[in-house]
Amino acid sequence: MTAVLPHPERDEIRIEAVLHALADPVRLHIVRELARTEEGLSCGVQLDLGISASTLTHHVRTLREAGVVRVQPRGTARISTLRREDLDTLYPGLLNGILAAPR
Amino acid sequence: MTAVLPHPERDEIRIEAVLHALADPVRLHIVRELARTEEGLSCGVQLDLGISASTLTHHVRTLREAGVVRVQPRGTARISTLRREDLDTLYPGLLNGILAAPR
DNA sequence: ACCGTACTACGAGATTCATCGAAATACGAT
DNA sequence: ATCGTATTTCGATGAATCTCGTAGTACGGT
Repeated sequence: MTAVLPHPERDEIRIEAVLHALADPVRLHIVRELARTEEGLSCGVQLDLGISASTLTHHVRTLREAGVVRVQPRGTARISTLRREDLDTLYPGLLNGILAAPR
Repeated sequence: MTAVLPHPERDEIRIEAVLHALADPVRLHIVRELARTEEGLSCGVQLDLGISASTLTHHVRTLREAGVVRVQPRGTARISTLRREDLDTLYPGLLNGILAAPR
């Protein structure tokens, strides 16, 4: 199950990077959508975000490098999943609080 | 209890602005310190942040306009307090999660 | 082998933002 | 009134970053 793309270990995740990653509207939207699935999403295929492919890559990388999502290749696609357990352990309540935000 | 400086009402607080406000190291440090007091702090006097006064003003304004802190004049000082109740109501767990973050 | 799809890498442009110093304002104390 | 402290405002500067298009890579299917 080794990731091809570099991910921070749980103890390498920094709260500042997480907050910065979540502070962008596009990325927050991605996280909200990921929170609705267990299996993860190919953001480029399954989400219509109104941005270019290269911009999406940038955002997903920001989320991945911050430790918010885990990205796994499946065929030509990249499946992103929320790192719920890691985030809930490090920052209990944070994710739920954000997801509870009124639309 | 009307504030002299403009503050967003609870229902005007946007999660994106809150996250953006919290995503800066200086501002996060301020919030952490404020979380340790009930009465609030004059950030300029009681915190040594290693930044200029004008930069501090900028950060406190960002926190205030995002709805993270309430700022009240007391003499020549400005006392900042965390808007705990508002934030906990809007985003239950978010603040605690952030404050629980390992150093 | 070829094609199409999904994504990434690499600049580049435009905007945002953190920072500062200097000047100005507000208030309390003398 | 004057002074000192705390803070704000303004303008500038440099860094970060959001965005894109183009070109390239990777993989599955025909």
